[in-house]
Amino acid sequence: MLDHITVDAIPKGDIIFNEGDECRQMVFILSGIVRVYKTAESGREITLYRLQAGDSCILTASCIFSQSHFPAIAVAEDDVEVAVIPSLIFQEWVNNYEVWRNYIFNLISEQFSAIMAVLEEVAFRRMDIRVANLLLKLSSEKRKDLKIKHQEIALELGSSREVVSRILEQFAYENIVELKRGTIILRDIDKLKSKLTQEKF
Amino acid sequence: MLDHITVDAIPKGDIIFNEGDECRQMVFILSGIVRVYKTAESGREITLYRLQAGDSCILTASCIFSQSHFPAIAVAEDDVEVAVIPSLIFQEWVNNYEVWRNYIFNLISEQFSAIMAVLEEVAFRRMDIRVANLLLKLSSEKRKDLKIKHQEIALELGSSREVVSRILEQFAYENIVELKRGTIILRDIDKLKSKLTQEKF
DNA sequence: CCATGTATGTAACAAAGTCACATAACGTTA
DNA sequence: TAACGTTATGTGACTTTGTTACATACATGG
Repeated sequence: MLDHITVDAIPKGDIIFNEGDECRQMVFILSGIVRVYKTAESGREITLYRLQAGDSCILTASCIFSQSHFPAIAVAEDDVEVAVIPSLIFQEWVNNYEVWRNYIFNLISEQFSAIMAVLEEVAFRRMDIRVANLLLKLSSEKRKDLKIKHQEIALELGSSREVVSRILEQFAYENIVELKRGTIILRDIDKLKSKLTQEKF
Repeated sequence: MLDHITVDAIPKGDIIFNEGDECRQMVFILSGIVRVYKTAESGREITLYRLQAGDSCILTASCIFSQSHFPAIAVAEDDVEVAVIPSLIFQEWVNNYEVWRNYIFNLISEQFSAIMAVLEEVAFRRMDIRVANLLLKLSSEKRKDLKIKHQEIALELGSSREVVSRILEQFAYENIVELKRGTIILRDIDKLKSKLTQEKF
């Protein structure tokens, strides 16, 4: 089996798959983070999901099995190490080994539900709630100061920088956060959490 | 094989799978149309895709393979006939027969790309363009009068009735359509098509 | 300390979503 | 066919989101 596997190092920022690519090979993440996202001509972007060690991109698999084109962009967010398998070999393995099938089917449903969650958010949720939600996801017990730019939040959520700035400004006014250049300090996590369940205003 | 298959008739309007359902069985459409969509608490809805004869819902399959819950609603848009297969049998077949696997993988990538297209639209496209697009999809060579309500368009696209009415009113003002109660008559298909490529206004 | 890039702020406007109704078309029954 | 209730569509005021075109403030290397 190992004969067919190549290990490859991808530097931070490199594009692994681009919109419209044919997928000649299946890629498994060994280390690092890969962000899979969609872009608009306007320059807006929206993140679909992230892949990490042990993951593999189901869009690639789907693209291999149906000989269609990759419908998004996958970029190395850190330096990334991947195991690469030619698509024919991969297809053979999936055909012959149940372990592989289970692995793939699990990935499918995980990433499917991630995309569904994004879709639901974009279609139905208000932007301030989505920003609040993202800030909470990024926060941890220890670190309350998030090193992130307004622009990055906008690209994550499929919105624009001005909108995100406006919302953060409002959060700052409500003493929920404190804004510094390149940093958002969370001052009142509970108030931030309460945003999530707000029906209206 | 046929021992395990049951044929079932589902009357128009019945819900086949509901949000959160466990999927104990795989369902194959024999006739009729099934609409798969998401809802918000606000009452807004958005259609993900439709299934017809020969199709099967990949959300169901994904839900079976990962023992998760059905993340949308599937409703019979007409009277629908389905073949029903218990999920364990289905899993066994997919495991043992390559034909089944190919069938499933093809469904996966088709429906994946359908959902991706919806996501892209919702995230990035303007509403008037999406309405124009829908009208064009619904039109055919012969019939230029579409029997559809503004509300139905809104539920299709994940918007609200007022927004759709406003846009249609604008289209009517531009002599692209003529509006009757329950009907939209397409008067200028070319002008409608030109909307699709409009950058701004 | 200055220059330059880059992150953020601002203001005005357009597009989209919400709310609370008003009106108008249709079908049914009297 | 007149009156009625039902349902589709219209309206206006207001909020939220996205866009454009800037202005300002901060940070860093020279």
